Amino acid sequence: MALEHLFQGSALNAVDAKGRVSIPAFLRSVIERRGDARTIVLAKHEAFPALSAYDPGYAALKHSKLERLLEKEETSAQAQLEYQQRNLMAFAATEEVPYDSSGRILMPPMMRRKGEIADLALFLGTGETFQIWNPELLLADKRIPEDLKDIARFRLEERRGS
Amino acid sequence: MALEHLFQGSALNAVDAKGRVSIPAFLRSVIERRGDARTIVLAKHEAFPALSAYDPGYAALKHSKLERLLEKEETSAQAQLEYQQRNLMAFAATEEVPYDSSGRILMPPMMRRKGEIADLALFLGTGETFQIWNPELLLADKRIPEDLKDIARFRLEERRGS
DNA sequence: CTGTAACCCATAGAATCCCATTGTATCCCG
DNA sequence: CGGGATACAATGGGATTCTATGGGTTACAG
Repeated sequence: MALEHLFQGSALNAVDAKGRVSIPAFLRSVIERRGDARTIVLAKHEAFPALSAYDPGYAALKHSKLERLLEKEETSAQAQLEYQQRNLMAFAATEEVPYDSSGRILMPPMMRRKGEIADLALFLGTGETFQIWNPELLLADKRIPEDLKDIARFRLEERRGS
Repeated sequence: MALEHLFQGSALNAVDAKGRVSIPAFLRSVIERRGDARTIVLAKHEAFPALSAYDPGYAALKHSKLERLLEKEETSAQAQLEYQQRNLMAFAATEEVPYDSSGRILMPPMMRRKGEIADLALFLGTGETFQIWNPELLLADKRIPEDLKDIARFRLEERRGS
């Protein structure tokens, strides 16, 4: 898999009283260059206390990969079960949300809880996908490189300053 | 097989006194984008104590998938038998039900029994199809990943809370 | 008749759209 | 190169639409 357009950059946006968040324009432009959807898929990140996000086309790609894997394997009961489990996680545990003409999504309450997102959302491009963090949790995570935390701190100051 | 529109997300809806259930709008939109039917096909899930559901067009696809699976195996008596069994489940043991203008189906009594659906129906998108669970049975099933159970618990709380 | 299914209507709450504001980045032209 | 004009991004608030759900009424079959 070699995607042409990659997510990169960072931004810190507010979650308003209705639960709306603007998806940074530079991430939206990648989504719209990858396909013509104005939609993002949200999932709990597998390792971090954050959300993972991508365009719907990427989800389909992931899915067809799983399918091929299954057809290749022997169809043992064990393989079947693992397939079912992965499929459930990949689709039931994710939500697809459209963004409106002003580039905002309504953060689904479940995802907001899973990602522990409060009133600020830190967007981090990571190539094929991007992440959405509660900035405080990122700063508190020992696994995060200091240089990245500096970026988070900068975004926080930047916002306070204005 | 590469379906364009995939079922994803989760929702917990009530089964009312008449046996009616709303199919979540985000699942209906996939059905209607795949074809122009306002109908779903219900079947007992092959592995879980739940129902499997999809649009009528998908049934044909499922059939060819089974065929291919059979051709791949040597046609041992065992494989033949499994094929016959699955084919019966896939076609004889299904019901096609239309949903009305408000997006509700009347859950057929047999399916309700087969899926052990009580007064709450948990909808789980799984890509090509979606599943309908009694949430309590999902929580009790050892094969279901804990992260997915969290989602079921969240949906239950969400409903109680409001 | 009588129970059941299809249809119609009503409603509360949530999601979505629309418009307005503000700050910032970009452009353009002298 | 400077500085004003312009376009766009992020955000707030109100109005509108949609969703899920309950209840009633009619159509129909056994």
